[in-house]
Amino acid sequence: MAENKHENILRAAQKLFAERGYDGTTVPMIAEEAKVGAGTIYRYFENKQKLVNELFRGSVAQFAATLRDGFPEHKDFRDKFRHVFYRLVRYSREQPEAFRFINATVNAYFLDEQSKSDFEGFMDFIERHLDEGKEAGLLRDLPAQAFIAIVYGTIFHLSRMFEDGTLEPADELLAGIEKSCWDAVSAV
Amino acid sequence: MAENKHENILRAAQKLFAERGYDGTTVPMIAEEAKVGAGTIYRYFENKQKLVNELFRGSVAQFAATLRDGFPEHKDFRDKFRHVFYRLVRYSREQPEAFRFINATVNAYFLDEQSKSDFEGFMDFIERHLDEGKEAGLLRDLPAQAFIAIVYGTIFHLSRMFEDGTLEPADELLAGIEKSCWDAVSAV
Amino acid sequence: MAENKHENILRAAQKLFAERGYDGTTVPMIAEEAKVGAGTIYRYFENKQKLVNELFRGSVAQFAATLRDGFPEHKDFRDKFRHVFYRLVRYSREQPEAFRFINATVNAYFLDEQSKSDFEGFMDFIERHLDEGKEAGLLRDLPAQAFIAIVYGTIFHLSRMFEDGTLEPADELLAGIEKSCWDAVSAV
Amino acid sequence: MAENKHENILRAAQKLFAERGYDGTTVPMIAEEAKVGAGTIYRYFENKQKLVNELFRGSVAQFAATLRDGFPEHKDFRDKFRHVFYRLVRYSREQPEAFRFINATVNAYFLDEQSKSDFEGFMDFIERHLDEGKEAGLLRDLPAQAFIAIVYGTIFHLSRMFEDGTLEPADELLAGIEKSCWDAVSAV
DNA sequence: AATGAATGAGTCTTCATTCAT
DNA sequence: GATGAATGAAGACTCATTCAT
Repeated sequence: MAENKHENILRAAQKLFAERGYDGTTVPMIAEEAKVGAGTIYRYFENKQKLVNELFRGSVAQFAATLRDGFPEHKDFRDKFRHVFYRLVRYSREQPEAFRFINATVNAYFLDEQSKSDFEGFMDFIERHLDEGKEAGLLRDLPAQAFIAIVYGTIFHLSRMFEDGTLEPADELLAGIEKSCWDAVSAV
Repeated sequence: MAENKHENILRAAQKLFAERGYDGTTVPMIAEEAKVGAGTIYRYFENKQKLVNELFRGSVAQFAATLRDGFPEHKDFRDKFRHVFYRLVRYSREQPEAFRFINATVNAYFLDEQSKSDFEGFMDFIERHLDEGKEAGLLRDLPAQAFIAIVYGTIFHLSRMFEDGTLEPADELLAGIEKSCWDAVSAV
Repeated sequence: MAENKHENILRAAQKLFAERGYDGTTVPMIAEEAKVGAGTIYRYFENKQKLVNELFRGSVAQFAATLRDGFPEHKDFRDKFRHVFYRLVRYSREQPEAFRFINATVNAYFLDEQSKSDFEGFMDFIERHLDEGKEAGLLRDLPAQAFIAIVYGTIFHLSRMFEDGTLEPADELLAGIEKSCWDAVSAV
Repeated sequence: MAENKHENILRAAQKLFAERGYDGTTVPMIAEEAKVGAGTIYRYFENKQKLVNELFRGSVAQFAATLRDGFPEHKDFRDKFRHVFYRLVRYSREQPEAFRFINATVNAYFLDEQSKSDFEGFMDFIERHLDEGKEAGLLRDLPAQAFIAIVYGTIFHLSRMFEDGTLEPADELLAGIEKSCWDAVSAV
């Protein structure tokens, strides 16, 4: 049983941070969830804050990879938009705890500079993609940030609903919402 | 200066909870921010959890009142939508800490049943309003929850950007986003 | 009962540090000895290291005061020597824990700069006094440090013996040892 | 390199105990200093306390051997005194860590009975030697313990000064101090 | 009513010791 | 024999809560 304790600890922490927040989660809670001794956590992470930052950066990197993977670089903008939308949704559904954790943690006081700049880099990717569409005259005359608010904000809220069962994810529903988002941002 | 300590404590707690979260905020921090003794807080609130719940319900009630106030009951649906959109935005801008606090707290493990059901009641108000529009055939064939995700999610993200200065709130911008949201939900 | 907790904590800490050393003494031990809650210690001292340093400086100051008090400024050197000798002995006997604590702590890794320089200042007082005797040709041609080793070293060891009962302090004995020390340092 | 790990561990422990004290030194610190795995220490010593006691007894034995070695059994008392004095100084200078460790540990709470009695036996050797001089009428009318305080105390303090550079050891200086000590104890 | 000193349960973190490799 | 990863008991320190003033 080649257990990867480092990984187990991160997973356990992610779950608990998503559920209870950073300060509401104790190290022994993480240890129990990860099925390791409390002291073991300190073999892998200098302290709780380093742990949460490493977890954050890892989650953001994974998130970014999900978006970039299979990006239709040479298709038209409509396809790119659809790709990003569905990948965001996919990540929020496949890694609901990671997604929730990232969003709850973005502005947290315990994030270090590295973590903050990693996340900004990720957001820049989305922003650049939207700017491209704007330059092509396909999007409305609004700042890229506004598009992010619409698309990312929508998906963020959607994922909450999927998680607590308020809404059932279904292909048709997602297609409808994707269409809504596109209509919200595309030039008339 | 007949200060209202009860009110001061709630305001101080809201500010700190919005900044650092519930568990990251200590009772002495709240006391200092409210300029009262730590013991005084326990004259007004049974304990920290009762305090956060009372604060949550008060914030939600105020939020709901903001939406209901001046609601154009007898105008057409487009006006009602516009009213809700702008009131949401207004609340998020006038009470950014309350708005941030509510959103960060909605699914928190320390909320009691009363608080959860109060918030649901509030969401129901928005949902009923949207259902009305759906029945009138003005909205797309999507569940009301999807519309909430789009409108509320967008505004939530927007308010984050306004708060951290990523985006400047301007009438024109808000009008554009309101239009986007309407286009996202209205039947084609 | 106007308890002085600050004082009680220092006294308790001194006793335990003298018996078990700094690292061998736990904060709860100090709390129990001082009959206060463990948390109370942190109302009075920032942390354990600040506590030990404050205690050290206080002990050194008291020690220095004992020496300086009644110093026969205008008598001859032999009287001054006798005064210092007896005051060193008196302090070591009246405050055996303080004396032992000071000597065990002088070179400790946890002493801060302030504490170190305070102790040096104290030693300088003794050194200056000895230099005076040397200049007057009353002492042998040895560095003042050597005299300190002889006098202070002797008294330090003596106090250990008084403490553990190996030797009974008696006026006659002390007079004999004082004579020995004088003979050890005085010019022939 | 058939290293003697047992020896290496003791040496490492001695160095660290001398610098930081028993409780301020961790087993992993010793392991690192001794260049062995932490677990290896437990192959050679039952636990940390057994280790420190074994080290103490070894150091005392070595110290005693240094004194006894070359003892001028058949010379006169003055020569014997000189021998003991110089051997004490030599040991303190050649094994400063051992010397410091012994002196810091003599009254420690973690010493077991065996260690305490070993040390007493060592002190008895010095005491007997002094008693002999007393019976011969060469020493003052003071208890042997007082002589020990003077001689041992002086050398102990001296070694501290040599270690921290306050005083430079030089043959002339040592000769002067030996003379001082002899004058302090010898009958007038 | 208001305070803040006092408390001890509960945090994060360390470290003596064990044990699988 | 040797190692160092793993552990959990224990240490330093914090904080929600109480209570004498």
